[in-house]
Amino acid sequence: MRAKKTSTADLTVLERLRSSGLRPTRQRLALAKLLFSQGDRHVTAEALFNEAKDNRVDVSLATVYNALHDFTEKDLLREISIDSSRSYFDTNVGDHYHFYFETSGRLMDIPAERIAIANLPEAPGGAEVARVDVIIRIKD
Amino acid sequence: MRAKKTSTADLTVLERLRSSGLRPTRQRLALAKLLFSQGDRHVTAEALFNEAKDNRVDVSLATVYNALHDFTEKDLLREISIDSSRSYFDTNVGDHYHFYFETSGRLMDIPAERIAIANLPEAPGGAEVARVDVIIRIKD
DNA sequence: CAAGCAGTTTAGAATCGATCTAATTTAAGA
DNA sequence: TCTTAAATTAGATCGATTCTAAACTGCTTG
Ligand SMILES: [Mn+2]
Ligand SMILES: [Mn+2]
Ligand SMILES: [Zn+2]
Ligand SMILES: [Zn+2]
Repeated sequence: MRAKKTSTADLTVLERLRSSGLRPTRQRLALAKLLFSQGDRHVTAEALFNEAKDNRVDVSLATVYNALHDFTEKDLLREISIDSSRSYFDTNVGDHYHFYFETSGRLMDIPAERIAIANLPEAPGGAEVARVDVIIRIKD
Repeated sequence: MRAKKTSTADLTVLERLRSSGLRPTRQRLALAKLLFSQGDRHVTAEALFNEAKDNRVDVSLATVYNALHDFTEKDLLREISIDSSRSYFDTNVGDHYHFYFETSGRLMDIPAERIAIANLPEAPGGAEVARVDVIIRIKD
C-alpha cells in the first residue's frame, strides 16, 4: 500500500463512508471514488472490478461484491434486477425509473416526474411496498 | 413411452403447439398441459421440472429449459426477470404488471387497467419499446 | 408403410455470476 | 503500541443455465 495525498473527492467519499458506519478502508475508498465521482452510474460487479484494475486499484473480486452489497445496505447504492444473468448497481438512489437497452445491456435513468403512475393498488393484506420498479425495455 | 387416451385438454394444447409451429412432442405436450391447464401461473424452470416429476412426466431438465424458451419465443409464455438468481415464466402473456413478494418469491398479477401510467417518455432515438415492466416489490 | 431427415430430447459436462471459507491483514480505540 | 473486531483475499464452491454430441422421433416422401 502506497501513501497518497488526500484530495477533496477523497474527503467527500471518506465522510460518506464514515457517516454510513462503514470503515473507510483503502479498498472501499477507492471503489467509492470510482462509483461516486462521475455522476449517476449503473454498474455490474464485473464492470467495476475491471474499472478498478484499469485504474490500478488493487482489489479482489470478492471485495468488489462485498463493497457493492455493503453500500447497498447503507443506501449508497440500489440494486437492480433486469436481466436474470446479472445484477446492476445504481448510484442514483432517488426515486426514478429506467430505460433498458436490450442489446447493449445499458441502463438510462428516467426521472420519477416524467412518469405518472396512478391508482397504484395497495399491497394485498396491507403489506409494505418496498419499491416500485418500472423498466422500459428498448429493442435496439 | 406409453399410449394414452387423448383428452380435450390435450387437444387444446396440441392445437396450440401446432399453430405455433412447434412439434407436439410427448414432452412439450405434457409440459404445456401442466402450464396451461390451471389458469395463470408464474413458474421457474426448476419448479416446472419438479412438478413434471411429481406428475410422472418423464422429461429432462434441459428439455424443460428448451420448452420454456421455445414457448416464450412463440409468445405462449413471457419471461420475467425479477431476481438476478432465477427467471420466471408467465403463462399470462397479456398486458399486466406484478406484485413480487420478496420473502416467498411469489408473483401476483396486477391487471393493466388497475395502474394508470401517463406521460410515458418515448424511447431515445425513437427506438422501439419492447415492453414496459412494472414490479411492485412487497416486503413481507 | 418404409426410409430419410430435420427437429427434438437427453445425460452429463461446462459456463459463469455470485457466494463462501478460512487464513491473513488492517482500522481504530485503549 | 496492543488488542481485537472488521475487512480483505485467493481459491473453492455453488447453482442456475447453457452446451455438446449422441440417440430418438414426428412427419414428409416415395
Ligand atoms: Mn445481491
Ligand atoms: Mn432465457
Ligand atoms: Zn438509475
Ligand atoms: Zn403475470
